[in-house]
Amino acid sequence: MARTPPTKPRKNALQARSRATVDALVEATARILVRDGFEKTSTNRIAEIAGVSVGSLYQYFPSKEALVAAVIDRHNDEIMGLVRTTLVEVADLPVDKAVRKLVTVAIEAHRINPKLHRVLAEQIPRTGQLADVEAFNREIHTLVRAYLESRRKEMRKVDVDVATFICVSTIEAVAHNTVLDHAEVLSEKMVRTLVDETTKMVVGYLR
Amino acid sequence: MARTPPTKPRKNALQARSRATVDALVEATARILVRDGFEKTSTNRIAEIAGVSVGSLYQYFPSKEALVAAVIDRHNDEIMGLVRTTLVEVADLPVDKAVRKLVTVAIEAHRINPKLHRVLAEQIPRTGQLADVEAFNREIHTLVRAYLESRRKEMRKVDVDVATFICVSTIEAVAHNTVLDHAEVLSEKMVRTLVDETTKMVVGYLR
DNA sequence: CTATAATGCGAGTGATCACTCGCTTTTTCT
DNA sequence: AGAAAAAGCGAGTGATCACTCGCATTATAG
Repeated sequence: MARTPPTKPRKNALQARSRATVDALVEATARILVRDGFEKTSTNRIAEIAGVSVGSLYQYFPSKEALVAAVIDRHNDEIMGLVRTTLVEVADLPVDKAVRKLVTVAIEAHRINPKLHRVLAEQIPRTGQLADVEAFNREIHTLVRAYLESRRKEMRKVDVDVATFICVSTIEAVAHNTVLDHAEVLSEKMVRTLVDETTKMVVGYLR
Repeated sequence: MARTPPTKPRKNALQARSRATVDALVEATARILVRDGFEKTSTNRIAEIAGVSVGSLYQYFPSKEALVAAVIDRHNDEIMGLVRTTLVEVADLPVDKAVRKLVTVAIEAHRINPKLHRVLAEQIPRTGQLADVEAFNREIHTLVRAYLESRRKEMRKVDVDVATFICVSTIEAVAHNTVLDHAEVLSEKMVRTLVDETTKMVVGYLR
């Protein structure tokens, strides 16, 4: 039945002490993922770095996957925080201003923790439970779609779903490749150029 | 020293018999990757499916990674075949026709073996040697860049490198998401719409 | 202060799996 | 034909690692 490892906490951390343990474990997992990569990340090592025993680890996380999932969730939450905020700010702006802000925030989001982002994107086999990424994507699509819908009159006649798909894919890809390919040598000037160009393309497309 | 597993064949297959063995191993690897995913792909299993002993496997492939790398290479070669051909065909076409063909071929390329493509993209930890993907990307960029360079007069004033980066990222992302998100339920009509729209966006951007 | 619950411990276990090695069979060479 | 090289075999090995279990320590309740 349960083909993929469970992801939910076995037990809820109630006391302050145990909450600290849980935090330390998630933090340690993120650190090891960045430092050593997914392959070299073992539960014993995580516990060690967190300054906690393996036994305690398994009090709160039923599997290694659960730990990684927690790291992913934490990272996604940070990103979604940014994105949601921006989409609210953007609601009353015309398409050109809005798109520019969205492109900017996409790049910012990827720059929150580029190393972690890279490991999560490249080294973690997305299998079973770990595909919370879908929910994440769906939310972004929904939010962007709602904005585009509300700004229909400024735009040429387009299928909103198709436009959402293309815009989100494009902006995400440019941001992703910008931050990951060009690694850390990313001048502010370069970023501005890419934001300008991408904005130009997307806005040109929408109207 | 050698931190990542070697990828080169330990021995070259000379006789017809051994060439068949090598082929069977690569083919079996691909099949198991698709059927069971990366995690459940073990060398013993690969040998079994290939109808070959583990010992023989290690005659030709020094590591499990080498086998997976061979599968990736084979798949990339198929894609690059398509892409190179298309870029030759396209050399004498105006930007709008050219972009349309490129978008089309990008989607076709992803549809060669979508299931394998998905596994390679989502489940294989890209670590060390397996980053032949970079060479692959570089070639595509070079080819596209050359085309754009040659068609400069039809285009507005753009930095060719930036334009290449944005165009390739965009087209790749749309193709990737189209084939992988919308899985197998991909009507020809939908594909045409997406090709139309993406082409419109990119062409609009270039001139 | 005592009882009970919550948290923490870490040596040990069982399973998996990449890979080796000594040997046999098949092909090629002369 | 015989010798040598190439290909093939698969039981076994050693290492890794996720996870358990019985017990110790610390916190809360009564």
